[in-house]
Amino acid sequence: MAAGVSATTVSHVLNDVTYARISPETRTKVKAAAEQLGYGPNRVAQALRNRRTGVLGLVSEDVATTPHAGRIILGADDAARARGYTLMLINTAASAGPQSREGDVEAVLERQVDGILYATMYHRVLDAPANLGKVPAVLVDAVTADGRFPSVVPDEYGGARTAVRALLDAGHTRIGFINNVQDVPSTSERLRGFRDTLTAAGLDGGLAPVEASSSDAAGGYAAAARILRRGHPPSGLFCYNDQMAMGAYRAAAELGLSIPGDLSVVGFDDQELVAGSLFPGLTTVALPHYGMGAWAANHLIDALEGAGDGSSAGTTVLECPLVTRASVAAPRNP
Amino acid sequence: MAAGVSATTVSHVLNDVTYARISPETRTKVKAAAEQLGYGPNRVAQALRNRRTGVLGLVSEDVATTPHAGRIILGADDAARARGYTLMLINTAASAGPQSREGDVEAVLERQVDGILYATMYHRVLDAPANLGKVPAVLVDAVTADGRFPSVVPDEYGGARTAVRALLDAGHTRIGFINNVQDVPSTSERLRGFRDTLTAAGLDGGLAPVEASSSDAAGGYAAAARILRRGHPPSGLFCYNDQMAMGAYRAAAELGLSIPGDLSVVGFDDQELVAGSLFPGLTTVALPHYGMGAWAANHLIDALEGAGDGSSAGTTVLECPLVTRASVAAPRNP
DNA sequence: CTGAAAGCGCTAACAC
DNA sequence: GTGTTAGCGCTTTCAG
Repeated sequence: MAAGVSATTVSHVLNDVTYARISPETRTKVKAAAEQLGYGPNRVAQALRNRRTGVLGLVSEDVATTPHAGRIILGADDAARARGYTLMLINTAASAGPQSREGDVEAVLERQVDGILYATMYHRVLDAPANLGKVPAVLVDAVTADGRFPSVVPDEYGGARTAVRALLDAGHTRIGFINNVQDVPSTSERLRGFRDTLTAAGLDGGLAPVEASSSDAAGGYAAAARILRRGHPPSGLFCYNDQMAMGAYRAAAELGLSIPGDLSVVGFDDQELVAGSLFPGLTTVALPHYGMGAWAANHLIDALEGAGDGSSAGTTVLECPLVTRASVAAPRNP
Repeated sequence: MAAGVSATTVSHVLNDVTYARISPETRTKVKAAAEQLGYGPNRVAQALRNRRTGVLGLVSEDVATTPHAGRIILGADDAARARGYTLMLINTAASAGPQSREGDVEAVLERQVDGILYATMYHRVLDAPANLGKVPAVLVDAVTADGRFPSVVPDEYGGARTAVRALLDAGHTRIGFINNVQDVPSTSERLRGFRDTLTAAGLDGGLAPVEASSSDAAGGYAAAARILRRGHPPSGLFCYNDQMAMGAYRAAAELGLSIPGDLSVVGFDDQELVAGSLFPGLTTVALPHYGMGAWAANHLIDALEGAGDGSSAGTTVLECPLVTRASVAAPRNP
């Protein structure tokens, strides 16, 4: 064009089309001209022609309510960008009816996204919008009852095992668990991990003290107070999440128990702002939000580019690593 | 088409084109057919034709590192969606060079976004990427030194006044401030608000105790300990942020001071997970992240649709409201 | 080795 | 009232 060549040629060199035989001189000339003019391809026109936009819709339930959202988004964005894709974001409300969530999916569908990442902000079983299947989709931090979509979730069971093992390894034999009361996968899986790990260590997991309450600081305080007031209280405490651990810290303080001297505590979630700010720093199990976001984007792109092999469905489980801070020590009287 | 009419007619009825005169019967017939076929317009093709995509690029520095990100995104998404726009999200790293941040802006520019929201995750002065001016842009939680872009930031000064007034209104006359050490707008503005409010109340703002430290729990602990160990210590404490307030809680506990009985505390940021989990709940000043996101999206769309009146530049300041919990009470000995 | 022509799905102007 | 034509910027045959 400006550089004395045709649009075709420009397209050929800029896209490194294999079957095109272009002279090296023309090649460099075109590249130079593009550089000068600050030319960049119009991805919208490309999309119309190629019937692929290179955009992934990220439909996220309640983006704002948890700090986890950011890490999922970041993981998905990094992975998508590394492969030339961009994210289009739509927030949807878990509380809103299926109607409205379907409308939210429709909004990205209209924009011709190549695929959809549907993310929830805590691990749960999801009633997927009906139109979610119109393009390839993957679920992040959720599964559907029918297993219709590939999905990625944290290894709640393994995470609980890791937490309990940290306590066991420090020498604790009396270990309690303060659990959430909500009926979500993490509640039952973490409990199961807790009991199994104790049992595997030769302790009686079935009899270990467990108290459940709401999964916030107040609930953690109440549950911890109950557990610590029992006769022969535990010297190690595994908490459903960091918020509850925060409540447990307060209960321990009120009972004159120092952490980790008199009581070792392990949390779950690794909410930086909480776990890192408590004193002493809370040893906790991290949720793999970044990893789930990245896995989901990569998996979706694989499906998109892999000629739709369909090998996709099923649930992938990502490890929850231990983040060691300062709330675990050997028990005073083992 | 399928309903026995032409594409033009379909376009006309589906877009409610004013100058088109279509018979009511045709209208309903078309709408019915569209419904049946599950027809939705292809926004990509529309975009190519109209040279407007209806997409706003949200370039966000460090999406993941703070929970504030979610609220900005949510505010922007709500506002954008209410006006028929969608967000395209790109994460960019404040730490990365200008090179890379320019590349991130380029990525959304290629996608032909109609405008850009450039958001930072804490209030700061920004060195904007050179290509940000290629489409209308607005800054969220940031300003540039040259004031080239319209921007929206929190009213740090007013927020500090609100915090101090809460303490004053409860009857405190000895009020201290623990501040951040970083050189960012919030550090100086909150200090200014603190001193001015005391002075306006007839106290000597210039002499009121101030200690600065890193803006985390450890820093808050250290600064609060210094301030509370002085002779004639304050009965009310304003903290730069909720993290520092968390540290102050610990310092108070160690000195045997109860909150709010012996010491009233006000924070800043309203990090739900921290302020709501502390005991007693922390009274704090909320940052208007949702509002900034929404304002920015609306302002950008106004500029886009308002035939580019250019009345835009300048900085808009949003109020920081007080969130009352339980950490403020009347002083014991006024 | 390079260019001309056709068409992705849509809409604005202009016929009919 | 409704249909025809042209063209948004690109890529892909297919001729030169």
